[in-house]
Amino acid sequence: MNPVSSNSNNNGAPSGAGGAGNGTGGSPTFSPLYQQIKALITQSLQSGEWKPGELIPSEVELAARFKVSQGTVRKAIDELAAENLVMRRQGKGTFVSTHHEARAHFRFLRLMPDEGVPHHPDNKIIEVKRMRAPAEVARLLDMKSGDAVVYIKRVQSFEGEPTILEELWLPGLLFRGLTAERLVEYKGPMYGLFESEFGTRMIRATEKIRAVAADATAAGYLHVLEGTPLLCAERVSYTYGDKAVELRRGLYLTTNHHYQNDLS
Amino acid sequence: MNPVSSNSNNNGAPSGAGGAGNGTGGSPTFSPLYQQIKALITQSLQSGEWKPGELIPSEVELAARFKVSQGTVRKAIDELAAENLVMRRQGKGTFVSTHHEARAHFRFLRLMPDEGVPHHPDNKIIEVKRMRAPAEVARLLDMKSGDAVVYIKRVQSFEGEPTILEELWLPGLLFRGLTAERLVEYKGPMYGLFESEFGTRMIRATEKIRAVAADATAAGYLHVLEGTPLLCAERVSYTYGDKAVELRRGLYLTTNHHYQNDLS
DNA sequence: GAGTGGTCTAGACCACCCG
DNA sequence: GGGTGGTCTAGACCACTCG
Repeated sequence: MNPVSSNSNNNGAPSGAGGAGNGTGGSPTFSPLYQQIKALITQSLQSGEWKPGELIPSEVELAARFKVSQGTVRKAIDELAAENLVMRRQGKGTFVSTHHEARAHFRFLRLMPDEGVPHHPDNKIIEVKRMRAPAEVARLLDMKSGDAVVYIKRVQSFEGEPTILEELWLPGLLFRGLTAERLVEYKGPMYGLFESEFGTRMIRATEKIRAVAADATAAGYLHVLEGTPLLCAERVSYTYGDKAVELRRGLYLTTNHHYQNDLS
Repeated sequence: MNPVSSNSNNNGAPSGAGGAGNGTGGSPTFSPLYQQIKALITQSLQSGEWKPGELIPSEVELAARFKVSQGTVRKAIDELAAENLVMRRQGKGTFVSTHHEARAHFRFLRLMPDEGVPHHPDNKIIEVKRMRAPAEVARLLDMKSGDAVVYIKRVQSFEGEPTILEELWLPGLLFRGLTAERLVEYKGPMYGLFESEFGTRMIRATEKIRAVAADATAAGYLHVLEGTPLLCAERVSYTYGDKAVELRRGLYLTTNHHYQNDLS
């Protein structure tokens, strides 16, 4: 149970966290206790011991389980909360984050209306199919070229105006039962579906954004002239363990919307 | 000296931070001790008691000055470090952040080359003038329409290729001695100049990004055809106290570069 | 009132940096 | 060796939530 195999003297007088392979010349395999606790909690999240939306054990319980002080558990959970893996609620407990909360819906959707309050987009699925991963898709998803992927194409509209044309590629192994039907009938954010139905939770993502001209196809879907400038956002999303599990290429019409970003 | 006027019993036995105007019906004027300490430290940063790049007093010193425990000062500084106002260096101390560090140069410049490592852009000042703030500029900078502003127009190039066409508006009162000459002769990031020469340090910013078509002027500066899609980033930057002190509109050529963003 | 997270303290030891 | 931030602990009290 003790998280530090080399520190068995962890009772009574504190032993601190030092002394793990820090001799002269050894590689720096040292990490603070709270980081080890954080890793253990993350494992429980990943393994599904505590599912999205559920309450995790209290800080005192976890402290007892891991045989460390509450303060150490606290610091571990602090970081997990900062990374949006869990949510703390005073008086109630700590909950596993989920994409099924109003709060989370706009965390990955940065396209905001120039005026007025953000609305949820309407979804129209254009195409869903299974295919072999092209070289570049495979590279970005850390797969082998030719591996099975699910391909999705859809258009999202705000207030009836088609605004986003999106293509997605997902690893075929992780999304076996994914069909157009399930996508169509599902209400709510797609990441919520992925989380509930396929056990894959998106944690973070990186985006590369460019300006491009609408080709004939895009122009058709978005009801604009060919050549209209569009934002092109290429996103790679990651789940636990920094594993890439989604590639997405979105074309955004920014006539009445903008991509909102905060630099801090 | 005691940060909490209503808690004078703060010695010997801890008094906690409760009890400040939390009666039934009173407005919630309560804030934790460490937040008050954080505010006090921020004031010292803003007032210039400790200047960018300088070492601030040690945690024990600050704890003594504010008559709180080191742990409380620590938590205050933790947040300041998370907000990039301050940088901790183990064994050395805590330093006021500055835009004159390699590390900070790309915090606000998110345009990255598609391949290869980021380079520092070459600067070419096109125009510097003083003018009266147009209505929209005034609104975004929280000034009155017609107030004095400094206007700057410049082009930035990577590897000789003009890539960014930028316009800036700065409050005239804060940037009195700002001339084209000083901008031209200054080497390094513009925010470094603003910080050193004008005592205005940019802390955070918000950006709204769109895709637009290059007009004749932009096309000329960026050596592209009129109508070429460009990224348009409208930035408002803030200094201490969430005061808006810069409006910037950049047009980015994204042929060989992209705007990099991390969603987390 | 019991349980949860949130704050505050005091003291110990560690890793790092410098003279 | 002495100073700095970084970690860990133990114990107290507070604010919040719910039955």
